[in-house]
Amino acid sequence: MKVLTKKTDYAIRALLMLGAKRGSYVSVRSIAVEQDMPYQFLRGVLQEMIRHGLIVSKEGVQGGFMLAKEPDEIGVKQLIEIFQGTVQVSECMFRKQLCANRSRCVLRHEIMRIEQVVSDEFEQVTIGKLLRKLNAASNLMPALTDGEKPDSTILKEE
Amino acid sequence: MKVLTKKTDYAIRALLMLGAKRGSYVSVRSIAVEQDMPYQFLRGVLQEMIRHGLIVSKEGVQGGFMLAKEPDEIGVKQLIEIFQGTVQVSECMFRKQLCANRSRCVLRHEIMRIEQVVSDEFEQVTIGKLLRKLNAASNLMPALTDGEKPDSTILKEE
DNA sequence: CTTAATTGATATAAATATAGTATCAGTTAG
DNA sequence: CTAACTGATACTATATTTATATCAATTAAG
Ligand code: FES
Ligand code: FES
Repeated sequence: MKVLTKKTDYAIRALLMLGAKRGSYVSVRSIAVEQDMPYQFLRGVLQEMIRHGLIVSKEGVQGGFMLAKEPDEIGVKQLIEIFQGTVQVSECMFRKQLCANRSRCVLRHEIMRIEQVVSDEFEQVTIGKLLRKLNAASNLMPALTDGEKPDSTILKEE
Repeated sequence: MKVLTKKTDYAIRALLMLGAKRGSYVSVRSIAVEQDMPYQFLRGVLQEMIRHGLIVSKEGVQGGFMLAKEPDEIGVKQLIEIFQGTVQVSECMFRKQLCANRSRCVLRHEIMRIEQVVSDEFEQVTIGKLLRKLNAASNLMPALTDGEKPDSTILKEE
């Protein structure tokens, strides 16, 4: 069971890079290269985030993307919703005769409770939070802060 | 974002029926008809549960399936794992240069924490628990307890 | 004022996962 | 013997995810 799809995964990572380089425009190409993500695919992801007002862009040479909100205002929950749709544990499980009285259905109740827990959990995780954790351990994540490229041997290149 | 697939959904509902009729063998056909699930597909789901020791079967006329464990011992988490694979929020997000030191990676840490929360949440929900809730509200779920068949017109037969 | 580096927009294809169907052989109660 | 069952497995269809490809518009820099 995979909770985050590539789009969400890429979105988070791209946002972390934008967060690490706040104030300047960062090109898709540079993100794609540094994080080893497919260029065109990533572009689509970023454009989607523009539509949702998470980032802004500037066209042309020296153009790129920049955060449009505070990192703490961007939660993973929102990203999941953008790229994977609303968190829903299941549709109505007993959609036939059993669901005559949906609003009081106990199964539905249990399901919605879990949905809430999962949802809350993801909401707490913001780009800001992740950035702070990264900074606190920046020695482990060099590529987000400078251009160093250690250990490129594990890589499968595209 | 859909957390439960059809297989898991069907599995839960089938187990609830087996739980409601404990002690006797219940045929796939009767479950499929009563719950409006595709017959052959459901068979596959039940066979998978046999392989995992959740239920037992008896062949031939009057055959069918029966729970092999206490309802409280069957958690939705296990069902998810059987039909959708282990709960994993994401693979290693930064599989390139950033992950030189995986064991201490803060992102990975955060990810695994959420995995645990989600996982725990589903583990708590057992077939037994759901059954008790159903019994407490059995008036809302007639088909699980008796043979009533209201509203059979919506059915698409195979 | 041309060029190369960029984003905007959109169409399409490839890969994978999910959902559903079909069939044949073996078992068993009646 | 037969009809109601499961065991096993191969197959098809649909949906979703992932990735690529193009062309137009914008802009900094020489
Ligand atoms: S699961 Fe549909 S109302 Fe109960
Ligand atoms: S996400 Fe891979 S080790 Fe950090």
